[in-house]
Amino acid sequence: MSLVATRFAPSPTGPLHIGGVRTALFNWLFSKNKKGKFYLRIEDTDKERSQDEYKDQIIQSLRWIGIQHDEKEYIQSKNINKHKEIAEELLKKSFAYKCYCSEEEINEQKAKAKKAGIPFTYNRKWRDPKDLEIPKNIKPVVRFKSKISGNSIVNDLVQGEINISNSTIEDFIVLRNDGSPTYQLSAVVDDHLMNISHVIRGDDHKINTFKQKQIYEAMKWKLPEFAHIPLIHSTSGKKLSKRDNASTLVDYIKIGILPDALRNYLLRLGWSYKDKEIFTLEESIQLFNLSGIGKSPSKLDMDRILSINEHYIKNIDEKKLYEMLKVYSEKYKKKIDNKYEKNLINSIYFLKNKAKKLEDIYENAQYILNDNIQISSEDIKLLDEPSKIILKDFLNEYEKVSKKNKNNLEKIIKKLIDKHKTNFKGIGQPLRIALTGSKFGPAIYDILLSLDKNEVVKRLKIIK
RNA sequence: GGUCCCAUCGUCUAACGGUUAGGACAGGUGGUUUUCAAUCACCCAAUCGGGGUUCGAUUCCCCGUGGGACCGCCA
Repeated sequence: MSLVATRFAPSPTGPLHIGGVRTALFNWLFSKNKKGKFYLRIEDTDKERSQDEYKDQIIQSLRWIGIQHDEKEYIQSKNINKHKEIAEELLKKSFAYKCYCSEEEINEQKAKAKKAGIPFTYNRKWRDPKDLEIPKNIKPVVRFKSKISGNSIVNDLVQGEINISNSTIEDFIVLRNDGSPTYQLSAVVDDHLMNISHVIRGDDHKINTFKQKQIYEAMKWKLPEFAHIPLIHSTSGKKLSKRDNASTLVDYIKIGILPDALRNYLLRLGWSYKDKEIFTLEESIQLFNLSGIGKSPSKLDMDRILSINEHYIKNIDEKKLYEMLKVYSEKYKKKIDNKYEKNLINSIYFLKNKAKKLEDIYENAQYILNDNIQISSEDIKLLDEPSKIILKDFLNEYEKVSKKNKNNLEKIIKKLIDKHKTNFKGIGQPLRIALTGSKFGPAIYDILLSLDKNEVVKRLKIIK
């Protein structure tokens, strides 16, 4: 069996789309499963819209989620001369022809077709130019001579057999009037040159396959296998658009989704393996296959993403989780001050239990990360006179404690419960408000142990 | 409009002719708990409609309905 090689071929015209991430993931998993290669090809032949910064961003994004491409990334624009050569060859072998229709002429035809309510297809005017005079002022485009009759079949590894009437494929352009190659040509030439064995891409490319197949056949090149994966839809069921605010990878990174969690979620979106929900990286490589991919589009579900993320937050190594939080905070929130680092590290074990995303940990840790805590006017009312007396008593006992540990703290609280004829809540509630500024939060002992002694004293003394 | 594709709980999906149609997320109820969570137990919830084929259809075929993709000198 020949080597499996897949590629991810985004155009660097914007931040990486979440659907693109999944396409990349599937390509990567498939090739790794087959012990093959995975390449990254930047399709930057649209000079107007392509930007270098996006190229770098794409590479970084893939790296973030754990996808590493083999070799150096291919830059499509660097291969343009080769694409042109192939176009010349197609021309020479009369698989293609020059079309001298002006843009105006084509637009006119389009308008006419629209008016008549029929679909526009180029009328193949220059396919047989024997009675036509070549206009001098028009630079021609090169069109591929598509098959006119019969049917074409593609055996798609996901979609199954797709049968299409050749008459519906127009004579598509392979070279623009400035001599530059179009996507249909460039993609085929590059895939061939890169020895791509499996083209795994979005459903939206399905019809292109029938154009591209004809180029392969004309050049007598070996056709790769095709697998068109269903698109991801927004919650509303429409194609995911940039306006959906959860359409690009960074949208997820900035709320604190973990790479493994997103990888796991994306893997299970449109693909399944029995009843299994959680896949380690190794498992996903081992178990991934094309036959597990469903045929219908799937909707993005933030609840599920959060739920998987929560799972990873709870199960990941705490040191790693802290490192991620640190990077996350600096990039999207506020850099964690060195002086709080130790207390934060020691608190991760309980902070992570209340979090679905890094953002939650960050927010719940605010009482550790700020010396000046704010108590809302609502909560300050809960600190009534009896509560304040309890707090004062607690402070007295607390200051006497030589060693800050749970055991000693328990003793104090028990003593106060007896003395004030109250329950744990009667002491815990005011303490929590005084120390964190909120009536919701971590367990009392956790809070007490997560702050330095002088800080606890300071916060309690403020309450008058 | 034309071409192509798709259709199981609200969502992601399992069941590749025989299951009380399973799991997960979300939702609900209760237990546990110093708050909020978390956690545990239980519950609710689906085969788009109509015809066939078959002893038997979620599964195969046809029609309808619904949804989607494509129809650029973008990729």
